[in-house]
Amino acid sequence: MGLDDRKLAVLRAIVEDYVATQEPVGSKALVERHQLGVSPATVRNDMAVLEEEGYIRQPHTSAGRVPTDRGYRLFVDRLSRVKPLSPAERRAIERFLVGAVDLDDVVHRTVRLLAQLTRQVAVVQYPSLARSSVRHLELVPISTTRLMLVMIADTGRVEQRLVELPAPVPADDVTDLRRLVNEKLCGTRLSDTPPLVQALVEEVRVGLRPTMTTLATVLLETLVERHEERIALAGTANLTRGGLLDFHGSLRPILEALEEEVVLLKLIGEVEPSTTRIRIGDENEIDNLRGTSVVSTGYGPGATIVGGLGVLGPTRMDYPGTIATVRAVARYVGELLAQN
Amino acid sequence: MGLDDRKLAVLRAIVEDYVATQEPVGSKALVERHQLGVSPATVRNDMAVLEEEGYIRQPHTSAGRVPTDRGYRLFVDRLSRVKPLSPAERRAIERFLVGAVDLDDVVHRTVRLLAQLTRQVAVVQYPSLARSSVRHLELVPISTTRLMLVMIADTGRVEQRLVELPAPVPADDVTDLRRLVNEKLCGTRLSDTPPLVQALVEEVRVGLRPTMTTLATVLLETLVERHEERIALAGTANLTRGGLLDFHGSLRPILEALEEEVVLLKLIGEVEPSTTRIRIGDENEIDNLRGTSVVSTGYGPGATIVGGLGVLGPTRMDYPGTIATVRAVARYVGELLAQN
DNA sequence: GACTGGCACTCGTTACAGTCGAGTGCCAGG
DNA sequence: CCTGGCACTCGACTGTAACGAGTGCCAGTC
Repeated sequence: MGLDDRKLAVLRAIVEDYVATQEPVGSKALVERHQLGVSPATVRNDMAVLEEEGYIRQPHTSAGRVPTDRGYRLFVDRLSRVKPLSPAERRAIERFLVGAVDLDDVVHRTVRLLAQLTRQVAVVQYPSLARSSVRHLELVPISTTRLMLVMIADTGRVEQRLVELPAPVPADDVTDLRRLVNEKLCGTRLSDTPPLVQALVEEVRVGLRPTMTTLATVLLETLVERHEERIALAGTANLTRGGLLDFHGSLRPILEALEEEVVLLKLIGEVEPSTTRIRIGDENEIDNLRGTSVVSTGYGPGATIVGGLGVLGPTRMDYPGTIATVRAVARYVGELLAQN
Repeated sequence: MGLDDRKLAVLRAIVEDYVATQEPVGSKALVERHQLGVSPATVRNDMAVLEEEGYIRQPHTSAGRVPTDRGYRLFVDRLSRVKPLSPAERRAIERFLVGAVDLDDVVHRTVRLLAQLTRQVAVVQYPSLARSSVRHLELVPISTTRLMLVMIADTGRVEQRLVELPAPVPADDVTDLRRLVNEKLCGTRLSDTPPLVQALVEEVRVGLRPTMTTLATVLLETLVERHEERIALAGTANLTRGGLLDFHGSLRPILEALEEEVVLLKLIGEVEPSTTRIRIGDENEIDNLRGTSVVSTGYGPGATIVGGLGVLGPTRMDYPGTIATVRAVARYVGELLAQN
């Protein structure tokens, strides 16, 4: 049951070699490449134990060992230090993110950067509306019965929505409405707005009630219910590295999963403060993605978190390096947001 | 040189069978499945001619024939009628597109619909800014030295951009600026704005010149230079149908190409009025995409075209069906836009 | 002159047998 | 508790043979 230090060292060596070579690793090769100070036979005994405990397995009888999901988990939790970033990576991050011109730009640059550095699939969530506050609401008359509602959040996100009014509304009334909604909603967290929006209808003179009601409906829909969350994705081509050896042959289910926003959100959206979440293989809740690992974390200005980002790759991935990169990118993005 | 009717019929039969079965088609199988009224031997002679002319080829000596890019081209140009849509498809299109709530929504629904109907990779360009007119410009003060510039185009597109001002600007001046830019720019085609924007600087009193200059720069950048064009993509999972038999083995180059906005734009952005453009295999200008075929067309309200959409798939695709679907979807989207 | 049936030939696919070697488990001895 | 040695397993690779789909060509027929 107890794994002594050497057995752990053996497991670490197996993980490292397997990640590097992508081939099952045997006892002989192990002692050659690592200074374990014991013979292959001893290593074999340790391996037998590790296998019994479920940390490694043999693809077939006469092959070397391969880490299991459980093995990776142990490796990540107890056997690896987070690698410091190389200066080159550090520079790449800085270079990539300066000159971003608006939120869209920041998100796009970030997701590409992440994909490039980790050589895996990268996912970045736009700052969550639920975690943002209203900075400004704008009502732009398009015609007498149509308004464009534009909402600007403190995180830089801008959402817009066309509103079909039940009756023509004169320009002055639009001005009034604009002042009212801004007065009541500016500065409030979006997650707190629903009751306030409901209340707005009462605040308005009777003639404007129907208009305000439609407006309120759209506000609620836009801000709370509908495509509330947005996601950017990059690096799907990286799935084809390792020539389909990872992902046992078919990219299909993975590509399918990556097309579902809901799935992506689930992957990186559920963030707790300052943790890096690592899901390995079967630990993933999404069936299509068992067989992959996901490293995700939250980002935001200062200590608050406004969204998540992360990468997805084969379970056989360089965890220490990936974790370091994901964290570093999240930190930089946070700083960038803080500047606005 | 001259291909008589029967040889054309043979070519058509080969294309149809190959598209359906994905296997090289032999002379015997051909006469069995199609009423050609001649014997396999005769068909073989015709095949020999077709091969000599470069319309079909043999993967290896003892295999059946497979159409070449040139063969598909002839098939598309002269041997196929555009299939009428099935009622089910027609219904699917209608059902999918009603209830779209804003432009983002329309584009996303469209791209998914196209991917689903054609079972291929779908690409939809947002209405091109260059082909849109300014409907409204909004300047929203964020702080004394920061404005949010929001542009609403007549096609429904909304672009925003943060503007860092060189000096604090009082609210009244913002109002003036807003009135001025709207007065001068509303209704103009975006492609015609650059000189007008330049001229704006002169229109303003000296104290506001620096502010107006920055604003003008940002306007030009946002409206003309930068991410002017946007693209939506869906259905990449469909690349894995046919188990990598299409795309001779590697999805890599294709996925890479699909991540480049520039490439996608090139694919579907170059639209002439009411043509459906079909690029087969080597006809593609993008190296990574030789080996695929692209069917694209323009869409827009009425007869004008504001953007392109299309699908990408294996050269071995159902051209008549795909063409019909792409056209139908483009038409529906155009109608939808016309309603706004 | 165009079509057809027949036939020899090609060549990829499949099946099978045999060899090789990496890697293991186990055991006896230090 | 570790080690060297040894028998064993089993996938990967190689070579051979049989199979069969499909062809090209030719002589014969309408």
